[in-house]
Amino acid sequence: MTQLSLPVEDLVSFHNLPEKARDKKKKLKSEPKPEGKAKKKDKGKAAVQDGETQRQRGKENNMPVAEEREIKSDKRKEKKKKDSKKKKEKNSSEHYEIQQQDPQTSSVIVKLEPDEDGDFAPAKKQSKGKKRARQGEAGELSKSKKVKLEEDADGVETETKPQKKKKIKKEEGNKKPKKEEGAIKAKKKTQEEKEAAAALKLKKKEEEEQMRWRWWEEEKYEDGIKWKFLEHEGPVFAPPYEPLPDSVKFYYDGKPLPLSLQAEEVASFFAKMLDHEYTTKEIFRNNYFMDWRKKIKEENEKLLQEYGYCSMDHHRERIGNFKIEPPALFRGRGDHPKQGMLKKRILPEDIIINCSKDSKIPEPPPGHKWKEVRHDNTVTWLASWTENVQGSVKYIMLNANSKLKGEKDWEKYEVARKLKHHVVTIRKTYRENFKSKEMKVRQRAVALYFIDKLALRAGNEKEEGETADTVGCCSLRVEHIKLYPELDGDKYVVEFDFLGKDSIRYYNKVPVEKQVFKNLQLFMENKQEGDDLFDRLSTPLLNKHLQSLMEGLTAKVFRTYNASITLQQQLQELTDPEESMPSKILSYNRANRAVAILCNHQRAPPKTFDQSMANLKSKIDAKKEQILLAKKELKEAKKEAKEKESEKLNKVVESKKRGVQRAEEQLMRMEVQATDREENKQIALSTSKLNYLDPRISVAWCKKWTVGLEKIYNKTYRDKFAWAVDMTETDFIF
DNA sequence: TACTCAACTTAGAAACCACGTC
DNA sequence: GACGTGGTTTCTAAGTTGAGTA
Repeated sequence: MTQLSLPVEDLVSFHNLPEKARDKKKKLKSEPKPEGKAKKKDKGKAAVQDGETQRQRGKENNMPVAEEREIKSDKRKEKKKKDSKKKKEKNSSEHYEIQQQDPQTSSVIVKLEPDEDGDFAPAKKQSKGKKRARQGEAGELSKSKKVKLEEDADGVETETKPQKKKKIKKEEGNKKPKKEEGAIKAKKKTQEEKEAAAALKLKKKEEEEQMRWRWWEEEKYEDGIKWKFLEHEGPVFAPPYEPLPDSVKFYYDGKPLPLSLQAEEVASFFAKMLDHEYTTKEIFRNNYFMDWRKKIKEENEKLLQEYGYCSMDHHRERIGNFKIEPPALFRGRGDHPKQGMLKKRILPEDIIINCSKDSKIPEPPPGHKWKEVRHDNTVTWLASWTENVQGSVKYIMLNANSKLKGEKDWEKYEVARKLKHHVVTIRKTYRENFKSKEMKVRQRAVALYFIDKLALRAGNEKEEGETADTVGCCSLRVEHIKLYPELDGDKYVVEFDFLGKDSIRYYNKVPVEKQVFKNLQLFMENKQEGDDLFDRLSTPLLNKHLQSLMEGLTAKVFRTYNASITLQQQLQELTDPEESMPSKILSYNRANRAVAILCNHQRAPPKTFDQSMANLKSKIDAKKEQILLAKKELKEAKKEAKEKESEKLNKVVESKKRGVQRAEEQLMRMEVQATDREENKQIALSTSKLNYLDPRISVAWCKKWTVGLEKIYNKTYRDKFAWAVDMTETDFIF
């Protein structure tokens, strides 16, 4: 039930591909893949390929496997004919399976019919095979017609040998003598019946004649009047959808997929039309899928309503990730040594459920059981499992707007605010420690200096060969820094160049204090490129020290503190009370950007960046031209109004003035947008906004300058920071 | 002190979707 | 109505931290 959206979307995206791309995709699909290694999406594609190959084979042989099978199983066919009644009820005894197929030529929903044992085997040739079988049935109908046709159609219709045989047999049968007496009686009875029927027909005709509204003998109503009295019972509606029995399942990619009644009904519409030419047309198929996806959306909404919430202390709380990660290929970032490994399918037997003892324990899917049900109220997760690639535990937890997450978030910012009162002493202490006799202390001091000044991450040690080679402060190696006693006019410059979290490059040239520079030289003495810069330091050691300086202080608190304090300072510096609203928002974004740069939050430039920038610039040019023209027209209008002293012309002048003003405002907005976009090209603002900036700073700023909160926080952010929105006034200081 | 592991936060990419413009 | 664009949401990888253990 959780795999609904992905494959279907893939289907749609496949449909939307240009022809060449589709062909390419198909070609790729045709390459054999080891079973189970294909990602879920790929599996869907594999299914398509399967269908296609089989269809091709059918074309080549002029006889699909299914057809072959049907010819071989004449007995079954005959039985089927006899069971025409059962056939009518076939709607309730079929399975449907969606397969990706050539959108040009074949159907999408494929019928699965029971085999002799009543089991539902995937129909290998499915649409095509089935289609032919049906054509066969229809063919028999037309055969009988053909016989009749031949009798009065001048031999245009021809008969096959077996048909002729049948006909002859029938005629021979008619020639056989009957009992005369019986024949006369029957004849007499038929004659009487015929007369009675004729009389009835005549009576009915007379009645109809009498009832006929001889409107042509009446006067015409005046124009526009269609009638003077109208009464009826209203229309008849289509009967409500009768759901398929529970035993009948909808299959996607070979797996049963539960559908809502609505979605099931819509799927059945397509299934009913499989034999029709419509289903071979791309427009028809695309439109169908677009509308069907709407039903999928409803289905997702239903899933969300059912599984997306939990009850925590009798409050309905949204769950962040209620869907188990589907099997796929592991996408480790950067040069991850395990990228491409198979992430296995997670079953209920892998899942530990956590809930309270007195709650209703969730039911595992039929035929399965949970790995464990636990009642641990000291943790926040609702379910967990161990993934197979890295052996780490994964959790289902609450959404960011929940009490549990909000409370922790608030605490985090309070700890960071507390650091404000200690930071002067801490800085003084680590500066003193630059000269400590203990190497360990000196290293700790320099590392802390970097963490504080550059907002570097702590940098845990990592197991070699298990993850990508990335580092943080404590795990920096000699090869990651270069020392310049003087560079571009600055003294004591350190050049950092390393891969940080997510393999994002950190590159920075920073002038540092003389003592730091000297210490770095010392730390690097007699070391190789690959040696640890801080060989006497680890993150637990550093954090232990920080705990002694302030309760709750860890390395990452410095990042939060420096990010938030930077935002506050930048907002103070950049906000001009006189400037327009777009300019104020630009100032906010610039302050946010300063933090993102500090934290090295980068993003890949959007693929369409250059094009969209060029579009915006051409719009700006067009607007400038428009303003020039409007100004010229205004000047002329002014001149004319002055010469003729006309009130009407004065109004024209006013309207033109407003036009110029409006265009200038539009231009300003566009230019601000262009600047903002250019400056944001490779910077991700969202990470710091979501994780490092005390929301109370932003809320207070918005209130102070009457900027709508929605201008800087979208719904997700407003939801997450509801606590801050509610409690913050304009005078808040971080 | 070193190590491991559970629990949680932080992170960027991709998918999705709404909206404005033509 | 089609299309492009950019904001929003989802997904899940990759960090940090602290507790337990030897």
